[in-house]
Amino acid sequence: MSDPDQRSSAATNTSPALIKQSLRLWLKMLKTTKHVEATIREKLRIEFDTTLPRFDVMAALYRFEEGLKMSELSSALRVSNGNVTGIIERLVADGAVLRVPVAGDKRAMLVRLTHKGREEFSRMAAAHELWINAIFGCLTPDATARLISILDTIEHSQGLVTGEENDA
Amino acid sequence: MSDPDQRSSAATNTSPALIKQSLRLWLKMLKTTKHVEATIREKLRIEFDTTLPRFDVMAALYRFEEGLKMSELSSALRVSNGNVTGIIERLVADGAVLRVPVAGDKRAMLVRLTHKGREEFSRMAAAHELWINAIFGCLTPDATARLISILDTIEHSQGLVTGEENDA
DNA sequence: GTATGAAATTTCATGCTTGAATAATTATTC
DNA sequence: GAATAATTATTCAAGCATGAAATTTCATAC
Repeated sequence: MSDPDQRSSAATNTSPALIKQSLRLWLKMLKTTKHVEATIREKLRIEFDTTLPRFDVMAALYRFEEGLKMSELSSALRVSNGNVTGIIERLVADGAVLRVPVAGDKRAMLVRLTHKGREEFSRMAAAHELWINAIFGCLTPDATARLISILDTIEHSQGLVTGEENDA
Repeated sequence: MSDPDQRSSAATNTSPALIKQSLRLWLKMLKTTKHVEATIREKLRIEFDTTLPRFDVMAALYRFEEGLKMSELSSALRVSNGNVTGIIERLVADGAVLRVPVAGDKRAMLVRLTHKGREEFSRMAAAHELWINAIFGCLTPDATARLISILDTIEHSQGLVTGEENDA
């Protein structure tokens, strides 16, 4: 508990001016994030002929070398079940991902990167780091840390409680 | 030039630790933004049976009472031309939007909210403000202002130059 | 062992989003 | 004023994303 800038209670401001400021912040946040995201998408498309969803799936599978079940994957990425099915289908078709049945459970499927998939992602991740650094490197370590801290506060705001929260 | 926390040059950090920190910030930013966005989407769906893209389009049209051309709309929302066509089609079908030809230019179409559309959006906007405030109200005005400032720095970072930049 | 419910995945309908191609109109240049 | 270029909007194919329904398999209770 050492955040002098952030209220510990979930008190809701009601002053019109503060509400407008919150709205302004949200629009700014959305704009900036989408701007960065669009840049990354474009670079992935131009330089690697791939998409952000594919990149995200591969990143998760890269991390879990032993593979993930479809349901684990969708909950790790916080997307719907049916969504992952389609993305994996295309990755399998491209030889980047392998599906293996789970011993002892005929329902489940284990999904993992192929050797080709791992190598591809490795190259993409390296480039990705550079892109991100080119964008966020303009901030001082201090500003970066503070931003992370504020974002954390927002994320745990009472306005965002949904029931299930889990970090990988 | 009064941002002691933000570098004025576009120097790119190359230290591995700083790169990792930038990456961490980006992932956090993405996660928080998507979390908020998902909350808004769900509320729009449950309480107003509508979607965020529709809300965004209506917000733009609400602001420009006299109406907007399709191209103005898509550039205001920073989405593709073809995208807006589909959303407007559905809004017209629902009686929330009206299309009127532009005098003197047979190519262009002026799009504006109907009376029903204005009233609908008015109610949604009021609720939207409350939702946003419930989420971001946990920040002090100072933290909010600083966050906006840092986001601004990111947005104008050299890593994000795309060619055309324009604010409404 | 059979019924019942839970879990894992896929399928489906709908809508969003993009970039590219097309079509129609307007503006410019020779 | 005819050829050329630019603007405006739609159409199209592909992929992403959701929530709901359907399917298969597993676990539990009886």
